[in-house]
Amino acid sequence: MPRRKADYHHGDLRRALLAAGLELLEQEGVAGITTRALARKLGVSHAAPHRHFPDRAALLSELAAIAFERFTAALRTGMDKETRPDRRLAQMGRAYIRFAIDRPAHLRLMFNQEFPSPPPRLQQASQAAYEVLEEGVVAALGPGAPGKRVEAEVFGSWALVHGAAMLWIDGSLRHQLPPRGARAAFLKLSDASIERMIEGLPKQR
Amino acid sequence: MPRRKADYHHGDLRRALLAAGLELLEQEGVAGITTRALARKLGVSHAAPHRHFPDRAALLSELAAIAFERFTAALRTGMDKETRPDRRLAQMGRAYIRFAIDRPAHLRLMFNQEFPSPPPRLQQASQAAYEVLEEGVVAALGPGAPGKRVEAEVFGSWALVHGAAMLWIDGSLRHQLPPRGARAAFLKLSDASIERMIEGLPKQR
DNA sequence: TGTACATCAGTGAACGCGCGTTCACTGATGTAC
DNA sequence: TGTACATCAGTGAACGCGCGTTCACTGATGTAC
Repeated sequence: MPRRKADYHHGDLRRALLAAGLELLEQEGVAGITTRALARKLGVSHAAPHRHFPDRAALLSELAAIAFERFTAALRTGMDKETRPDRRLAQMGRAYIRFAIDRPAHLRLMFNQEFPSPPPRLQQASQAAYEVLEEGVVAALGPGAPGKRVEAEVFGSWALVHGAAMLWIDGSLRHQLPPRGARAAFLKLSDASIERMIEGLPKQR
Repeated sequence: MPRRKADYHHGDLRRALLAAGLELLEQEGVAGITTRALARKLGVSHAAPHRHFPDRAALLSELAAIAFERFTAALRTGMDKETRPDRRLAQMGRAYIRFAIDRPAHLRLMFNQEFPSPPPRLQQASQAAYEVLEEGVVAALGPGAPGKRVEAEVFGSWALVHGAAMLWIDGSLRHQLPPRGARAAFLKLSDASIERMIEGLPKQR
């Protein structure tokens, strides 16, 4: 039987750290993720995490990569509810918004963090998310669309859903939405904006 | 002559703290604004700031309020370059983007910060910014527009410019823009998106 | 005009906090013979 | 199969860091008489 590192002491501390980190992320925010807090949460000495991550930044960027991977998966799952390219793009936008509502701190970690030189996995994960978005717009525009047009539409749709998501996460809409049913009102507004955006695309049959 | 508190020792430490805070904000980011750092910057003991602000949160929220006031002024200045309501709205959007480029940390402090119970000045300042945006959209839509329509258009245009601004600030466009002239390319894309948004509004003469 | 007093902005020492990181160590597990 | 050894995940004490905050104080300024 091949030797499995996972079987040494804790079992699989590295994996446990990442899982606990993603939980703690949504509970306490990015700043709440400290190597010591994670060690406490897992009942392990506070120096133990350093066996698996050289420093806190390495841990955070690994978490960000996983967050991006979850995000990309959510976008794909959303898209796959439909078959027509323009409807697929709309569903991707809806999935973007819903991910932001469900996992706000994930989005914050992904976008709002400074990673001076992101490790390959993070760079790849964020690039993959972008490519899903881009492919969705390209498909909705159809094969004839010129590159400049594609670029502009990718930018515009990304900015729209990202802005809506961020305004929600940051609570900036707090005073503009009804206190009861804020979430529902927000979803309605977002969905309507997405539909308007889709309508603005050139028709292609 | 009326007694002026400003003339005691430092001169006007409260005002100086706010001014230094806004400078430090753009140099070091929100996390860099500590009472001790500000005291060092002003050549004053590290306990001195507490004479003017009960705690760090009070200082930060005051800075956020000033940031919002600058932001509102920038939006107004942008708008006032034009007279036609739809052009005024476009200029406001452009001003939003340019403010984000010029003072990214201001925007981060304004939107990205948690103020559990914002003091009146901050609440008023952020509300004022929103009202400028809302008025701009209302004017561009014309007097006949129903409330629901107005609400949807305010949301959509805010989300669009805010999203573009945030993507830029967070560096998320780094890999999608040319390394040379990224700023110019970003402005071009933003401006085009704003024009598309304006074109989507119902015509009114 | 001069003096005694009150005010209060700024001082500097001190406290406790949680953090990241290092280090020699321990002991459980896997491996070689 | 059994024993000696190597590996290395996790330990726990320790270090230094900057931070916010408190406190009795000092001394410059303004005010009252």
